Amino acid sequence: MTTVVKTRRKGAENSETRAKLIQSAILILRDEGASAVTARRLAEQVGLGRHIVHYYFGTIDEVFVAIMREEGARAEAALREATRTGDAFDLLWQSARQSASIVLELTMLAVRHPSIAREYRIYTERYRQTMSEILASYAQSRGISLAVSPESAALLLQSVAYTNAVEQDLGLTLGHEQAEKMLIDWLKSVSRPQGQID
Amino acid sequence: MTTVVKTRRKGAENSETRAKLIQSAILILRDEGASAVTARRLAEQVGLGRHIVHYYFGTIDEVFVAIMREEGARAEAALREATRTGDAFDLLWQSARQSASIVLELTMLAVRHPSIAREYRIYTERYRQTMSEILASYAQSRGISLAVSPESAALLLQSVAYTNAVEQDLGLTLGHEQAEKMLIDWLKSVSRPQGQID
DNA sequence: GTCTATACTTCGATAGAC
DNA sequence: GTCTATCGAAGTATAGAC
Repeated sequence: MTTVVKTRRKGAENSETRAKLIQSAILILRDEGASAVTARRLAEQVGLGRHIVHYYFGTIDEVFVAIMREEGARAEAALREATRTGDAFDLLWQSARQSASIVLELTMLAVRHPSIAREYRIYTERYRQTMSEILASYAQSRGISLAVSPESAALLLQSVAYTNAVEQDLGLTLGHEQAEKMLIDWLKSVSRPQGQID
Repeated sequence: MTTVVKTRRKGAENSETRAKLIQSAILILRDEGASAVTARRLAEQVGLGRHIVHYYFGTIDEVFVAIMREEGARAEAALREATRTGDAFDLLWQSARQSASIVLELTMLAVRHPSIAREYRIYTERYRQTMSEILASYAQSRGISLAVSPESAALLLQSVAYTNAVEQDLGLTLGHEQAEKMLIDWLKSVSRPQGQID
């Protein structure tokens, strides 16, 4: 049994072409879904032959891993920036809704592809930690205590925001409006008896 | 411009082979995802050539529509049956968790394929209505009022159950346990001040 | 270091034979 | 009801040009 060591070359991480491919992939993933992210489509966007994708990424799975690194860093930075200016709950809700399409596509990919799942875990845990910090700081600055831990609040907010976003895209609204309002009111409500000294 | 009317034949709705193809498709969808539901795989399960799938369904999208009709009816019946024997919240939560994989696959398909979205809306609204009836009846029989409308409670329960199921499959647990417990406690908690006459 | 050319396989869909 | 034949498009892999 001969173990053949592959010597296939691979494009540099800082290549201009590689960066363009990733940006194209993000837009196609968001607008048309994971199945539309093909070597042909990506190469077409940068005006090269379709084999260029395999040169830079080897496999399509690696394209998705690259998307997660890129989008994860971008979304995280945007979140920290945005929450300096307004209500944390509203901003986190809006942020989750806006990224619903791309996150859900990546989630379903992660379920089936171990190499994508590995990166997905890193991204998701970091993002939820960031949300938690923001929520904890929000509660503290207002002298209230959240109905649940910041981590659980982040999870609940994300779950419902994603579902609402997708269902509304599909034309479904049953229970949405009240669920959003009441969930957020519950999470941010002062759980201590009124009149307590602070 | 000549509008050609297609006269392609199509297998009977009550065909034995057709039923087998649908059952195989459901298992493959659940275990390997939508991208594994191919004409080859399905035909292989019933021991025929791959073109048999196009004979019965025309397109692969129609296979997914058939899956939704089949699974929708089955899940609905199972739900009504199960909730006669135990705690409604627990059963709805478990039910949602068990069908998370297949429902999320169908959801992402619906987002991109209008013909699948049409069937998805019917199935989702009916299922949520059923959940709502069960929750409303649960609350009434215990003399409590839910924290939100039955429809919103059903939506919240489903959203969080799906997210927890998928994330746990991926090895993520941050915030899960408490989110589940506190959400359900909140939803089923008596929201009226204690001591109120009823 | 960057990109092109060629070849193989699978998939969806259609037309028409048996 | 099932088959053969055929098509275009996509993904993967390898050899080699510049």
